[in-house]
Amino acid sequence: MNAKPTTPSADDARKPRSDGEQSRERLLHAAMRLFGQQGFSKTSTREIAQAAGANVAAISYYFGDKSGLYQACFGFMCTTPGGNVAAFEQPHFTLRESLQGYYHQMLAPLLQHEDADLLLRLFYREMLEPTGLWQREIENNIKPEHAALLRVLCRHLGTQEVTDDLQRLAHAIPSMCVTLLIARDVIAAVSPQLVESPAAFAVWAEQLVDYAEALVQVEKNKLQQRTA
Amino acid sequence: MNAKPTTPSADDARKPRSDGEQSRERLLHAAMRLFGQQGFSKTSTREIAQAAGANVAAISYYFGDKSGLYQACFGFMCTTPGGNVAAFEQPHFTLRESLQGYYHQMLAPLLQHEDADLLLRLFYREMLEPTGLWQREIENNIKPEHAALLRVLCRHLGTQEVTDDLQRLAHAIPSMCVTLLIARDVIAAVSPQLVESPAAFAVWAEQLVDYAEALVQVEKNKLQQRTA
DNA sequence: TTAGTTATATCAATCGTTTGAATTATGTGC
DNA sequence: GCACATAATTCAAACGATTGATATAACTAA
Repeated sequence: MNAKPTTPSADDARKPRSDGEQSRERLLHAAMRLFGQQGFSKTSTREIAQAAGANVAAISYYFGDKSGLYQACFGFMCTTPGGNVAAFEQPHFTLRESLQGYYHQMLAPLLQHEDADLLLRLFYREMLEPTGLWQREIENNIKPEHAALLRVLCRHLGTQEVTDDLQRLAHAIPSMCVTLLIARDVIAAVSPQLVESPAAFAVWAEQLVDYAEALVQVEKNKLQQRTA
Repeated sequence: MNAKPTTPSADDARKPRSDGEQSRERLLHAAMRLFGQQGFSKTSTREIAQAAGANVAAISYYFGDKSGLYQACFGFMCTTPGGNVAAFEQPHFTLRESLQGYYHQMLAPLLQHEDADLLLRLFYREMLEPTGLWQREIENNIKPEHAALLRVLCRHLGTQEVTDDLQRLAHAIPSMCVTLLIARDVIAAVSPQLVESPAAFAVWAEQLVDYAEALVQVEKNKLQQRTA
């Protein structure tokens, strides 16, 4: 009762039962789905337990409390902390290659997992209802990615000075992709064919690369105009 | 008990008490703030009443129930249903003028109201936790705006065929602005100076117009390349 | 009075969490 | 291989707190 084996792996001499992890994973998956579908507050612990085919008490047993289960869900998709940067920041990459890597890395979960949209909803919901996890995500992932993108842009723009214009560019580039993830419902309602198949997202990625290239070109022209 | 004057203004012959409307407005304002700050579920009717300096029963008296109060909040900012289109779709507008009008109209509430960010949070929260109001909002406002933007783009691109590429363009243009509204916290955490003052948003608008123009140019080039 | 408005008190329902016993798998001595 | 002890897990039930809603009565202005 006192022991809450959130990770019952190596701290005890006795081996945990094999069927325990199954309930844990079922709970995690069900919670991920329900939290993603209807949010944190509107999802009750009983609903999660029932969907997972487990008992309500199993939640506090494996995750401490409802909040702990939510954090476990949130941490489930934050698997690659800094590995994403490598997808687009390489010394030999052309600008286009970097942009391709950037968008592919952002859209990747959408093509892999089946419940990717739920994960993304869960992810971006944190933006509106910050529970602290989001601030940590900003520090650990978003800030490094932003800085890396800035470095890439500086290199191809031939400048070292990070102006506000450049900062805005580094925000505008992911923004086109972020909206594709967040406001997928809106796009689906207005233009269903644009988001209905995995192949459709590949087309998006390609077009966004064209767009991002154009945005960089705008700043390049600005810089040349200033030095002239 | 039977009479629920959700709008006790002009439908009754008897004049209402002068302090009645005050309670209604205080409730509406307090609810708007609290719903925006912490969402629907996490905000209790007692909390709203206390913040408004009113009584709990006044909520059911004026708005029927908590949901009615929420709908009243949501409808408070959807004041101009189709008037937004006129801000950017004018026959004599150049492309740049249309884009300027488009972004200004999107960023306008951010410069006017003091609680604009709360309204926006309330607005975009609906995106993640759809209660039906959002679907109506899509039908009434977003779809017409999207269609109008498509018409403007078609005119300046000299085409009549609405391709998927064009659809994506019409989504990418607002996306840069939407992220500025939704993910304001993220931008504030990474680059605070970009969102800390109202003047900063004016600079954003200008730069986004440049960017949107560049995106349109990309599609223009594509079209010319196809016809050639 | 009469209708509009507010305050008090309370309802049933649901919430997250905990309890303690029952159940099951695992390790150990034989 | 077998029986026992022990830890790991599951379960039904219940707890206290809070929720939205309302019935009722008191109060206020016309």
